[in-house]
Amino acid sequence: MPAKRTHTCGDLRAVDSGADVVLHGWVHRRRDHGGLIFIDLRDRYGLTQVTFDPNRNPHGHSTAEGLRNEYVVCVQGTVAARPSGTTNPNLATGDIEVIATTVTLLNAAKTPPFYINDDASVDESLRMKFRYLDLRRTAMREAVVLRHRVIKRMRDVLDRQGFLEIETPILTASTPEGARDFLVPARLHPGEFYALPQAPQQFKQLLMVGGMDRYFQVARCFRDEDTRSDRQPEFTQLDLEMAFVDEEDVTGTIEALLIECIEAYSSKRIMSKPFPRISYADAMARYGCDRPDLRFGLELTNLTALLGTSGFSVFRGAVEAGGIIKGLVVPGCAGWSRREIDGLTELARTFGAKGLATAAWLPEGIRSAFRQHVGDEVMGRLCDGMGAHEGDLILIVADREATTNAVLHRVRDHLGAKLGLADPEVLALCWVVDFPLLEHDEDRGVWTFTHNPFCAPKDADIHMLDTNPGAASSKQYDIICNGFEIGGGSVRIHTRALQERIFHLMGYTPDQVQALFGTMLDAFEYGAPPHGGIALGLDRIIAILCGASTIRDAIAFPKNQVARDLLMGSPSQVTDNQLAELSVRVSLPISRT
RNA sequence: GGUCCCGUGGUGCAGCGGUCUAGCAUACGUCCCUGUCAAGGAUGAGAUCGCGGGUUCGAAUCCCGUCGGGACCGCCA
Repeated sequence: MPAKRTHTCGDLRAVDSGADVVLHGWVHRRRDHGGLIFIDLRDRYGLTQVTFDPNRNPHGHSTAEGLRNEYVVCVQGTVAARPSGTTNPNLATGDIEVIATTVTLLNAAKTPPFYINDDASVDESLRMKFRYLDLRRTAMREAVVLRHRVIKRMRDVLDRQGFLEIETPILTASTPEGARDFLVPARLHPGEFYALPQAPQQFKQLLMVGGMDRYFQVARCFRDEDTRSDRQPEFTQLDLEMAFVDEEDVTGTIEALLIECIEAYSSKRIMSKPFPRISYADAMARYGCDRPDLRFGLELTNLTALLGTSGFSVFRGAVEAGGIIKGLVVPGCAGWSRREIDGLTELARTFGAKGLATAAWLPEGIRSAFRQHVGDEVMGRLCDGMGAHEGDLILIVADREATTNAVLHRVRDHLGAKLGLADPEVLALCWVVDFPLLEHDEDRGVWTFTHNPFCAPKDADIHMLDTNPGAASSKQYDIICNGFEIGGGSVRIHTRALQERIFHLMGYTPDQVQALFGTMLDAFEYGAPPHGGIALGLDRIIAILCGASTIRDAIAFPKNQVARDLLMGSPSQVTDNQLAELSVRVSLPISRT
């Protein structure tokens, strides 16, 4: 048995000089001078230089000659201050080294398939396949540690405030609407299935009815939809619900929680505290989306009135078809090449625009394809109205309202990154509020919820449910950080009558409502307290805090873009016996020829 | 379901119709070297360019298909 570890590789300092220590770890790097050999020994706490001198310790030196990267060793030795001039200020332990007296090889290692002692980029599928090696690298280790610390702090903060952490089932019932469910066949009940929870929504509301008036959970959620760089089939939420509260109680709790966690564990600067509150309508008007990146301006201007009756058929046609015209000013970019403009136009097309109208304010005047159609007088008012100056580039989209907003939103985000306006060291957190409660589903001819069906309408708007449901606002709030939705919640409906009215608007029959939501509606009849809550996307929050471009870098064992786990090889086929036990028969789609 | 990008020694890149008998860096092997910390020096091995088909006198390079990976649209209460 090798000696017990006395210190980690991040512990030792000059004051420890003279101490006999035992370190365990991986060989991070070996520098062999023929005589002296230096080993940087690594564990998750840091690096410590171990020195092997052939004159003082011939046996240890010869062992060290055989060491290679990623070998696992136990080193016994004496801490010594490094000779002057040989300290390493880049290393926390750089003032000392361990003079080895005994080194024991605990395990050899094959040459790794990619660099572990280097931050160079590596093909992600290779990292996934060897995730246990990737986790040894600095970026993943720091993300995993940060994730632990943030979640730990969240638990502590909530515990201090009287919240109870309560687990809810992973095997539960399929719920309609929302995302596609992951299903689990129920062996004991052939032909029936559990569903994995998309969120613990109904459970947490039932906990409120059950008197657990402050609940939270670090909850795994499952949604069987296509992945994105910020979406995984399974992901983690900080799920939370409170009784006897209004919107301010929930948002205030979360705001304090986030500020504490960010300021404790991130060097990034929060742009403004308290977090600004922006109405949904305002966000759509100024940024074209309900999750604006507030780190930079480039705000949108509505040009429908100015250009809608102009002589330019593209503008007039869009407005006559019920659409809108909006634009934004790109400061100092009038000189952009045709190629750069084409790139933007291509981007706009990706999001459904037919084109992008541009006007470049050059020293010799305004160069624009539509200038002659709208006239110089309108052109002047356009520049004034948008606050443009000489040297600026104006971008305009005329289309259906949804398309115009979507396109300009993406163009704006693209420009924010391209022009370096989106400071990666800044966290622009904000709340988006005053969402519409319902939106009309054109295909099915019914109203559908914008957030979830349990979200309460604003008290003042309840009377509109019968007359003009689309105008009613809800008690929903989303929290946005740098253009990412990192959480959302609402004050809920807590009476059967109001909840039934909402379901009725959504086109459910009373029988359907009872079958799908009967449990919760019944519960509401037994003294349900007013309540509200929120869920934070922890993976996204961690990814933002560690500067990762995908949440996969914030998850120890993520799935790839087609929802495969390249490490464990899931999903995978199962045996006929397993299927038979579950009363499941596989019927593969007919493959294309 | 769709669009786009990528696929060259272990890793990261270059090459984009003949000069490629495929280049560079690093890793790896061997040797030298007592204060390095991305140690240094010498030397060696290692890829028929994801796969299949086509165009061409000639393909890593062009085209089509396919597989794998990624970004996005749809989807994601």
